[in-house]
Amino acid sequence: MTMKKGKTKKRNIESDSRQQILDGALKLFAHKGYAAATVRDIVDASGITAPSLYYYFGNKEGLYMELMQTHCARIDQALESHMHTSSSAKERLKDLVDKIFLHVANDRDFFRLMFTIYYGPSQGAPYCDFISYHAKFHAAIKKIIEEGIASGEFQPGNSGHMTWVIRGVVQLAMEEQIKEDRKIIDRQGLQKILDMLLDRFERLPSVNGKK
Amino acid sequence: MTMKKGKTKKRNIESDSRQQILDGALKLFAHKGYAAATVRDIVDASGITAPSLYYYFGNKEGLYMELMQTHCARIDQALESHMHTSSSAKERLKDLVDKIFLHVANDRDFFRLMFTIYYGPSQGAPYCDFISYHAKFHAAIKKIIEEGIASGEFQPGNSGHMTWVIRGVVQLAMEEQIKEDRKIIDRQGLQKILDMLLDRFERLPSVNGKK
DNA sequence: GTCTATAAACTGATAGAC
DNA sequence: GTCTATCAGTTTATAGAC
Repeated sequence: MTMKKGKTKKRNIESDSRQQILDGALKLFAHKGYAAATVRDIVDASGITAPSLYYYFGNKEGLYMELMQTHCARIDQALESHMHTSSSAKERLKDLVDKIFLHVANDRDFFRLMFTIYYGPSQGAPYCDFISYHAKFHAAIKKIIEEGIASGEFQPGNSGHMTWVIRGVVQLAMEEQIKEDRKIIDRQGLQKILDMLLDRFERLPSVNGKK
Repeated sequence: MTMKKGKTKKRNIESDSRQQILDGALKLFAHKGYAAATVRDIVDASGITAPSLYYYFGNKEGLYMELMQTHCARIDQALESHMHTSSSAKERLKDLVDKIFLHVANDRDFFRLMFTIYYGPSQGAPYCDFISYHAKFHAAIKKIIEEGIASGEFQPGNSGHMTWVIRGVVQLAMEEQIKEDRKIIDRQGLQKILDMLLDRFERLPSVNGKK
């Protein structure tokens, strides 16, 4: 309250206590779960004490909500700013998927947390709406597929079903990426699988294909 | 200890307290998470008191582990006892997937819990090895695909990639099935998507296909 | 086996000094 | 802003009567 954004006195440079709490909390929420990650855990991991956490975020829920809002905004950004090139539907699909996958790989802890709360138990965490992001991603894929069908690039067919197939592959790749132990499938692997799959969707297979 | 399996005296028939605890616990673990579902929650939902829970299961972890072991054994059973018919690879794949999907749909709470602990935070729950089930399912799919390629039913190609695609669709269908709100994709829907997908894998498309 | 009563540890949260 | 000290409520778990 007294000073606004001057240099910190004692803390080692550039690392706001605030940010340290956010970092430690995300890691712990993602690996132990919202309920199992206690404020004690968080403040110990962040190298500060409980009152600082409550000073910045009000309570545990406030801390959680701020984490969600920050990272959700980044998803929005990534989903908005895709596709400027006017290449083939196949390339646009691969580009979109790659962008999202990279995003997940670079923010694994958040997506781990998001996925488990979206698909699983609430863990006592305050409600946070994730449906729109899944819907946006689904819609973006479907749109490209329908454009590909309209242009003759893809065989005619049920675009909804095709969308589910694409989303399925991506979902599985994301979830394997999110797991802490072994990442069975990586960025290139996912692209190769998409190549194979989209080749099967193309109009005249194995004529100009490179396979 | 005194009597072994005689009729219960006071409890309403056929509902062992033990089983009621298991039922209530699974529901709560699946919807609130292991850590957030307290012993109090469980005993309240089961209509018994805490000491009975500890009498039967030792502690919260023991209760959880027994739940896991029981339901995991059922997965084993389902995975072992598939495929007796010697029909086409496509039909065998659809049959396997249908069997598993039905299994998930009939034991939603358990799979909800299993999936989120496998892919997400531990929630403070004792470790339970789920990898083998995922591996078995993956291997079973891959085996059928390779047989289909060998017999000429499927186009030659990377069986590993094809397996990932199948698993992706199934994974997404399962997870949507597990969510409590809207089940977007059902049993028939999954089968239709598999039809579309496997048609694309077949050797000569659109000749004898039923579209 | 099932209960009442209660212990012992933990959890989210705050008061108040600096 | 950050700390020490601490509280009130909760959570896991048990002792002991019936």
